[in-house]
Amino acid sequence: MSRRFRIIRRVNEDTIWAGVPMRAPYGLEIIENCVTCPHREERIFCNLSPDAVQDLSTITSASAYPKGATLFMEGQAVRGVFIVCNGSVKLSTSSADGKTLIVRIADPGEVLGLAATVTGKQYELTADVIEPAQANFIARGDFLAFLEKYGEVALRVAQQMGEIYHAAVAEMRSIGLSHSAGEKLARFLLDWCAGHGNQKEEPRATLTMTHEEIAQIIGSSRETVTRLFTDFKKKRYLNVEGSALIIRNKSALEKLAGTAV
Amino acid sequence: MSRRFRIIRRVNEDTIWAGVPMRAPYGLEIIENCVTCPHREERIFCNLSPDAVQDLSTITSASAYPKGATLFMEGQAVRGVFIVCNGSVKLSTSSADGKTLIVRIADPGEVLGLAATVTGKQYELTADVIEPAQANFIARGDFLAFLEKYGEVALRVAQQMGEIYHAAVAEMRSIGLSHSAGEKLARFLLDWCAGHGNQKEEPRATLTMTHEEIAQIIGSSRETVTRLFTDFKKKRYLNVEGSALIIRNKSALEKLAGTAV
DNA sequence: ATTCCAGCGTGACCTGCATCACGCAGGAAC
DNA sequence: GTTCCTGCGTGATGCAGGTCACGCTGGAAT
Repeated sequence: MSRRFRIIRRVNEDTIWAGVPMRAPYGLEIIENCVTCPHREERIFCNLSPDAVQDLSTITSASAYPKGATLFMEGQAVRGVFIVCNGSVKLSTSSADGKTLIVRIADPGEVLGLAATVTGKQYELTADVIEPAQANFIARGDFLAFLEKYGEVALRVAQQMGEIYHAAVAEMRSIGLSHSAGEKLARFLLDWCAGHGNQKEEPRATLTMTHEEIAQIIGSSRETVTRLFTDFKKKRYLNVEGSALIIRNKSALEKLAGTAV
Repeated sequence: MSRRFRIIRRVNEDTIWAGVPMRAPYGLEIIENCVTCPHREERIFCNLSPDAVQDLSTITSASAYPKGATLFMEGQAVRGVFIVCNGSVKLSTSSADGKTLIVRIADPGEVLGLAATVTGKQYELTADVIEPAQANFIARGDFLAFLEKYGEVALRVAQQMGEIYHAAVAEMRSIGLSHSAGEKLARFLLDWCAGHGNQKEEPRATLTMTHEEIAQIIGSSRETVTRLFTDFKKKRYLNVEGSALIIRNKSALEKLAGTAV
């Protein structure tokens, strides 16, 4: 089991993996190509005309990445886009002194490195795999040629970038306009349950992140997140059972988040 | 001079102007249409194939807006895009309690409302004119049809959205990762001079914003900005002469901003 | 001249949260 | 078993900066 990956560089004590690592199965559903992908219909970028999908499959190269792998790093010269087939990928940026801000968590169907690829700049974020993922890589040149050939795709790209921008603005609002860390945490938890769990009276979702990561998302410190969690539990706003998060008093959290009417 | 504009709504004591107000000159260079626009070559969206520009001119409607006018508001149903020909427009978002965060200042050549228009969501920001501006409006339906017809334009749109996203990420970094207000102000001033002034040893630029607005950009309070300015002046980092800002110790500011090597 | 108001300058106060500093538990490696 | 190491819980401390409060100034309106 040793030396499965080639370690190309060490930064900040974290291991960075080569761009195109192994293709070994990781106990996850393997998607051979986009034509036969079972999720094709429901995903914004996979659901294209048959011609386009066929063409697409000739320029993509699929790979599987283990937890902890890095697809690309902030500041690297752009190589191309990664289409996430499954798993989940964390997109973050960090300052010189090691502080990290997680911008968003990408779910299956999203295209990473889009902004950098179309503008030709460096990657503006770092993409780390947090749940074992499969992703299709498309080199910048191929991708741009593909866009030129299929105008419909360029429109899709613009749409997806619109979504991403929308999310970014929401994030800025949350970080920039809130008064307290509690407000931000409440908002984050509600958002998370809205996107990753059921929507009953008492929303429930699995939360695999560490307190540290949550802190990096809401722009706070690990200790503060821990304290807030115990506080919320004490006030019976929520329960944590293993990795399951149950919101027991949604309206109280909404009031804290400033979302309530 | 009264009743030049139709007041359609009052929000937060500010006057909101109708979407397509008067066409009176405001002492600024009037741009009749994109075909004859003197800046056509240098601007990302104006510089298209002759056919496209011709088509474009049939669906755009030009208007001039006075200082204080609002092109669109956060949460409004999307109507279409505004191409800024000259002047400058402030894009902001605000919370329920009145706090405002200025996301960016749009300069001539930029297309506003792009993300909302391609995704079909609501406008995610509010656009206020801060320097008398001319802008071309294109209704959403026309714009999307135009994009479908000219694949090249869709690519341009994607590119511009890439730029905007890039800027948004930079803004998030600045707000989310910095430790002090001084750090953010220093970064803002350096950025501003880089984009709006000469680049000599002692960068100099005109800064027309109030302390309040700067506070809203860097996510701080008016008093803090004032205090920091006096502090910076005292330390001889900069000078303010009227609306002119002169940076006298660039490296000190860079060190503060964490930009220095 | 007078009024008005937006924008700036400054002092006083006080609180939220970052930071440091530990201890503890559970899993992995050997 | 022992040794690590990661992630969580919690106390003590300090201070940056938000907030309130007030005064001053210069320009616009009348």
